[in-house]
Amino acid sequence: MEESSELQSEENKVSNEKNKKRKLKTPAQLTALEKFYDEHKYPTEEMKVELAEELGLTEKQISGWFCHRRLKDKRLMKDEAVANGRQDRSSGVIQDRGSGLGQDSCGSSKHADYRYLDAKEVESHGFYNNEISVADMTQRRRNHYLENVSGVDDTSSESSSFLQERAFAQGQDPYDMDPSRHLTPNGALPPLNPKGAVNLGYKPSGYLKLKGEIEHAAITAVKKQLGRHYEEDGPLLGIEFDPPPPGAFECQTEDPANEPFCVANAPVLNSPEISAAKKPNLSSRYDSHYTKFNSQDLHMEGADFGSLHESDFQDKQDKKARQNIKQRQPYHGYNTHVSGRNPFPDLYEDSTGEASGYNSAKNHRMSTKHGVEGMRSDSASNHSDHFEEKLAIKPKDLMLHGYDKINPKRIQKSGHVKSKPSSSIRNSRVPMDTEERGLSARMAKEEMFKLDQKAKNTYRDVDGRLSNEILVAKRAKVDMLQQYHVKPSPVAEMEQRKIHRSAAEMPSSFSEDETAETSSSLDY
DNA sequence: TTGTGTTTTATTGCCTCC
DNA sequence: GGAGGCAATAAAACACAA
Repeated sequence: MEESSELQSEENKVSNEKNKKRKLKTPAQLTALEKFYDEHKYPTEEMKVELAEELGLTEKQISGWFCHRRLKDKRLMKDEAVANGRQDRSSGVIQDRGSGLGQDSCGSSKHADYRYLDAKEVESHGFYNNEISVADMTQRRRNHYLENVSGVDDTSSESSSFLQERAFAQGQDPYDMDPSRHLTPNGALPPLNPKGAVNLGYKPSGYLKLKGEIEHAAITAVKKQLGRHYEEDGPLLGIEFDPPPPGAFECQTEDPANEPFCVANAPVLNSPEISAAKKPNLSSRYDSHYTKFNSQDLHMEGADFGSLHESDFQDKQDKKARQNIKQRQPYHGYNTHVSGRNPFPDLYEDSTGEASGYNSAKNHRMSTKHGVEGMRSDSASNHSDHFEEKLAIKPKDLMLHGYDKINPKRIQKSGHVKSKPSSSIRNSRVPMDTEERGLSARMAKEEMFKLDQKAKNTYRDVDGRLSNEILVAKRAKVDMLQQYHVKPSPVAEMEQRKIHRSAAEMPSSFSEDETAETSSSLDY
């Protein structure tokens, strides 16, 4: 009705829109992009094409978006690093600046870039289990910084990403993460990241080759931070593990075959819940919009996606949503944290927690601009508590809860340690420290390629039920979408996925590793 | 409502790697 | 030389305060 006429008029506008110099990505697109970005900082061309098709964008746009996204991260990280460096450098926790490779000592921006980007790669791949988006990391970094500002010790309150972050925060300028000083070329040891195996869609080239190195750089930095507290073969940080949540290693999906979103969209699916949990920081302008959509406008989403290509309707929706955002802006608090840790509809759709799930751009700003007041160190526990409250409501999401309710202070114990990184890191560290120079970059690449192929073949199925189901599910999804003339939208998928996923995929944070572990074990 | 600052998008040029 | 990436830049879109 309204929609159809609107859509028609939009088609007219579409052509006009095309003439516009720039067109904002729709929330759906941004969501998908961010999600994808969480998984793949450097998507392959195929990924880009696929993503472009799904989002109704051009590959060029995708590439450009990723490029700018990386720049954005970089910029943010740089700012944070500078700020933190200023803050903490005086503390002298780590003074590893002797090489003179500081950002001002090297005219080559590329060097700094490598260090920098690699640091990010560390986030997404090196510490995969805690795969925390840069956006989220940025957020957390802010919080972290704010915590530092507030003078509260953030001891062990961060995940591994945080550890790295911490390295930066406590005086180690990310730009000083010079691999040559910390590590070995062998860092490229591929399968470090089982998920990386899945994510290996990208071919490490150029600075990506240094990824592994930087991973180790980060590890080294963390080690330095931890000092004697670091135990190579024991639980990280000498902290006891939390018992895994019930069914943590079980597929929560009763019928995996009917769980299209377990497999339908690997790139997105690849995103661990934690990475998914970064949503709040994604496209800050739309955060709340997403929430609203998720909770109320799902049907509109469908229409939205139907006209995903060059749709003004979306723009209208966006504007509406933005207006809604404005109207709802007054709400803020720990939402950044909460929704940041769980972007799923479980929260959004929680009638009691719409506000919780709601995370507006303004909130984001609040957390950044006024974070000192609003995001004190206790916010960590607060947000997790808050989170637990919500989580407790839904037993089905035990997995999610079991994982996400992790108190930031526990992240090391459960989230990080429990999962693969610990072993992976350790494993990786073995060659790093002992045979670190034994594996050539080429070998690493080959290994990565193998894993990539493997991952592509298996398409990240959790317990061995592989591509058939995946394909079937994907086909079914596509068919259904076609049936309704709705273009497959990553976000639409997300919506559904969220529904199924809270229980089924949360374990994927574990199972991802498991999966990858399985595949990697199969590989080797 | 308007001015200002910020963010996002698009473009271009350069660099590195294959 | 082509591909992919980053940096710089411009401009549109947006947020926010006065």
